[in-house]
Amino acid sequence: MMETLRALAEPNRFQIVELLRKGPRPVGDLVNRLGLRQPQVSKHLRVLSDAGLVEVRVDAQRRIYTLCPAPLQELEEWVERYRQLWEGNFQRLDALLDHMKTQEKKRGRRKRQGDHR
Amino acid sequence: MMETLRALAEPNRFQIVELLRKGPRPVGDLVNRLGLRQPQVSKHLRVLSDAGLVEVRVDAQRRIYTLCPAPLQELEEWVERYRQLWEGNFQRLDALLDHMKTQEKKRGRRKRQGDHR
DNA sequence: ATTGTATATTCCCGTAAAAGAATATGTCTT
DNA sequence: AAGACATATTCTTTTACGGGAATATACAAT
Repeated sequence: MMETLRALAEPNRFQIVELLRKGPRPVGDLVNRLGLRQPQVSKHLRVLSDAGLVEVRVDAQRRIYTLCPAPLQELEEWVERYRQLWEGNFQRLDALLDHMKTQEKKRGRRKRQGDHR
Repeated sequence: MMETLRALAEPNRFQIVELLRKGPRPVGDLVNRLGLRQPQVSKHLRVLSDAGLVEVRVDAQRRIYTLCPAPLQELEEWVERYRQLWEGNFQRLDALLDHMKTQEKKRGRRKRQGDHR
C-alpha cells in the first residue's frame, strides 16, 4: 500500500499509469508521449514494477508494459473505508469519548495538585 | 490529486490520516500514538493541511485536526476509473491498434530500405 | 559479422524533503 | 504577572530521489 502510493506520487509515473490504463504499451511508446528521455522512463517503469503496478511482456527487443490490477484494487478498498466520512458524520462520538479519556489523566493530576477550576 | 498522493505517500502522514479516520484528534493525541516528536507531527499536519486533507479547529491551546472528505473522494473517483482492469479485459484492443499504428512508420521506413523479411 | 534498434543499468549531481534541535507564539492557571 | 502547557515555526543537517550522460545488453537485419 505504502509502496503503491509512493510510486503513484511521482507525476511522471502517474502519467505512465494513466497511459497504461488504456492498454499495454512498449517503452518507446511511452517515451514519445511523455516528454521524457528513454532512461528515465525505464527507471520509472522499474519503480512501478517493483511496486507491483506493472508487468513486462517481452516481444523481441521490445518490452511491453501492462498495468496490474491488484495494487489499484487494494487502493480502492483502502479509500473505500473512508466513505463514512462523506456519507454522514456518525464519527465524532467515539473520537470525542476517546479524547476525553486521554484528558482524564491530566485532569486528575491537576486536581491532585489543587485544581479548583 | 497529485498533492493528495504526495501527502499520503509518507508513512507517518499516512498513519496520521488513518488515526484521524476514527475522528478528530488534538495534536498531542497524535504525538502519543505515533512515536514521533511534536514538531515533526506539526510539520506533517501542515503538509496534510496544505493538501486539503485536514482542517483545524481551535480549542483554547489545543488544535483539533479533522479529516477532510473531498480529496479522498477525488482519489476514490480516480481509482474507480481503473475498475475495468479487473472487471474484464476489454482493453487490449485499442491499445494494440494504437501500437500497430506507431509501428507503421518504422515498418514503412524499413521497407523503403528493402526490408524483405 | 557488423550495424542498428530497443531497452536497461550505472554513476554523478543537484534538489527536495524529512528529522533534530532550538525557539517562538499563544493560552491557561494561579 | 509568572509559570506551565500545547502547538507552530525556524534553522540546520542528513537522506532520498529524480534527471543527465554515458554505457551495457540483447535482439534484428543485412
